[in-house]
Amino acid sequence: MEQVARRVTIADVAQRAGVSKTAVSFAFNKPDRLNVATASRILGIANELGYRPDPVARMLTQRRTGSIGILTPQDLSVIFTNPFFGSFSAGIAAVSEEHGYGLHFISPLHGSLSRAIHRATVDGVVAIGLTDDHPEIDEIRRAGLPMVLVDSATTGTLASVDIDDEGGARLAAAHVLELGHRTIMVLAIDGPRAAGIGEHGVVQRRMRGYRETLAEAGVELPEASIAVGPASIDGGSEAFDRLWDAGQRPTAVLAMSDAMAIGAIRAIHRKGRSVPGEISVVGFDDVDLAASTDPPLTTVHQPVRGKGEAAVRLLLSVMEGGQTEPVHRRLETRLVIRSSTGPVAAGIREVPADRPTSA
Amino acid sequence: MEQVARRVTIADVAQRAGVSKTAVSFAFNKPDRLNVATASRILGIANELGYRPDPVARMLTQRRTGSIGILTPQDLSVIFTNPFFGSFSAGIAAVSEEHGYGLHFISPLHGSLSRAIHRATVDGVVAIGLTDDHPEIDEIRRAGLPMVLVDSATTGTLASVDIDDEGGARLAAAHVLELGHRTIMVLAIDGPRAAGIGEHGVVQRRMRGYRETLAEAGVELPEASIAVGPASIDGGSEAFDRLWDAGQRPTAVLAMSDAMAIGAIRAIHRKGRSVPGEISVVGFDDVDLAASTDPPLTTVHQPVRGKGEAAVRLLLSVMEGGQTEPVHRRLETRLVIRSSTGPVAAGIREVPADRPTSA
DNA sequence: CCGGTTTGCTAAACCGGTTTTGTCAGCCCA
DNA sequence: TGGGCTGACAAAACCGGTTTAGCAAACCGG
Repeated sequence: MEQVARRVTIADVAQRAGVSKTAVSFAFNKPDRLNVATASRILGIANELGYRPDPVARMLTQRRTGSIGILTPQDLSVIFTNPFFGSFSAGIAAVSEEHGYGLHFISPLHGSLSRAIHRATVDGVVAIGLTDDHPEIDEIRRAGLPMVLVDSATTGTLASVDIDDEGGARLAAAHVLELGHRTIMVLAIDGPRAAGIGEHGVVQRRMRGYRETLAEAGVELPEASIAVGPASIDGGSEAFDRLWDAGQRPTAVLAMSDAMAIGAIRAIHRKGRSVPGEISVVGFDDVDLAASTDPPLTTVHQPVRGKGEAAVRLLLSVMEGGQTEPVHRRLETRLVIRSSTGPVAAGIREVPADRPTSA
Repeated sequence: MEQVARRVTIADVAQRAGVSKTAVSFAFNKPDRLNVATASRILGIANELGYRPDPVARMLTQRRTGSIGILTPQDLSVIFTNPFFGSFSAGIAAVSEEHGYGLHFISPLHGSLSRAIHRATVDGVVAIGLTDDHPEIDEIRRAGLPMVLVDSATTGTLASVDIDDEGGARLAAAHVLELGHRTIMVLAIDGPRAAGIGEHGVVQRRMRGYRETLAEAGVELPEASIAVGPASIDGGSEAFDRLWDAGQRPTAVLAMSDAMAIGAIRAIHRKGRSVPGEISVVGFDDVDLAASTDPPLTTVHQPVRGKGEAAVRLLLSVMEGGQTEPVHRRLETRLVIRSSTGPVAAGIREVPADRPTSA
């Protein structure tokens, strides 16, 4: 075994075969431009030497990397624990793979998203959960990198894929309303930046859906009954506990993600309460496992995987330069009623919305 | 807006600033080697022109990509639907991000893993579920790429991280045995290649654990009561259904992944049977959601996230050249008993193991 | 047998950076 | 006053490929 084992380069092969670098390159990429005997001799020697063209050098000359980036404003270590992201990634992966692209995840590098973006070697990016007012979006745009926005605030100039967040939230709120609930808690998703995700994000749209639907039924949603946390099981538990410990006693909780809903259910169980007997819970996303939770989760369905697929398809089309007007796709949501919601318990029904019950 | 907007290069900046490329490069990387006034003037112009060093060119000269690869022998679109993978990736991401590395997923490109490997621009790779006899391992080794194997057959020459698969499986089997079960079904994970995953993979180790523990109790595990399928919810459902439709009537099923276990529970419920009343189910992995399923899943816990973290730490150490003997780490497993398992129903207890019950 | 085309291959330029080496002016000190 | 240093920058080589331009020999029709 050699000690340092310097990578064998195209020049090594060329020299060993007694030909030029060009010939070696041709042997690999345009074999028809070479005498068939020469070509196979070169290939033989290359193989014998264990030569593999350096992908980086290749990228440089061809001006394409063969991979697409998934951009998230949050650390991957938190994002990956959300089952939603699994399905979404699966959708992205499915059509990327089909078209021969690899997947590169781009997340804040030591806190800086823009640093991460500039280090990333991708042909295009799908950005998830980035609001349009994020400064990094401009950086990408200036870098001329094809991009599509998912779940963000589509103010227009970039292609985007979204779902009907507000409509979905309305369905969720209407559902608990119909079951007689009047004391309602909302578990909102923590934005990438602690305070203020901007006015147009997913969170805002869903919140508006909840709030307006409740308002139309004369039910107020005081700030004190809204908690914010990361979109994970623990995040949901903690958010619920925070509100509970502050004296909130809702009969229904509307969670902005299934993970949070599941966390809330766990927290509720730990308090010795039952779902949906004492407290109803509705989620958002309808992840694969939502049908198998205890109890099976009533939730707003969105085509998570389809969203990933649509995003990549869109991205590919802008990468291929059909540089027409930016396309905006909006996918539908619907309510899936399972067993985590039920009618208000009789004794609680008449409690006014603004006074927490004490049992 | 410019039409073609050619990328602005270091030469453009140099020319515009009336300096050499070297100066521009220094301004970015070694500012102390320049007169402070010159440096800031260059930076100013660079910024004004919207110049960003091309990461690919940078990679080429520095011989490092700044990202690590996750190699899977299966398509990402299937891998990502396994909640196990989410936690595992989160672990990988956590320590990668901490050390400033990006994440690149490498999966079979149009069916060829080795093609994918050669296109990948990474400084090192953690390979999950690759058995040591996989030919691509040799390719990587020959390419001189640092690598650590996770959940594979560690025959030795590469660093590896594994768990005590056999021990975990023994715990699962012993548990159902103790509950009185004698008619047992196994749901095994489908390997990357349809037939024959080699003799040493995860599947084999777990199978051995099941089989030997049962054998020690005098219980046989006929081939007819083993089904193989992808490690997903649907995969579990289908595998169970296949066996059921073939007349198998187990009182307990041992699944090699939580996803499959959940799928099996779904299938069982669809047949109108109860878990654990009529059939007990034990999973493997203990994913985040296992505590929240209906019913909460009895399963073999493994430190999924910790496995990812350990893998990257190991990888970093071999990347940094501490080229000592390959390290092999083995993480522990333990049984977590929740509510998907229970004692055999009275009427069934005496049925011999090799004759399927009929109700 | 001659001009034009094709075949098979090479030299050199290029991709966009980094790094090594070199140049030149100013300064210090004997 | 001149030799050695140092500071500030430039020129050129280099990373490892691809691609363009070109050249010599073989071929080819008339």
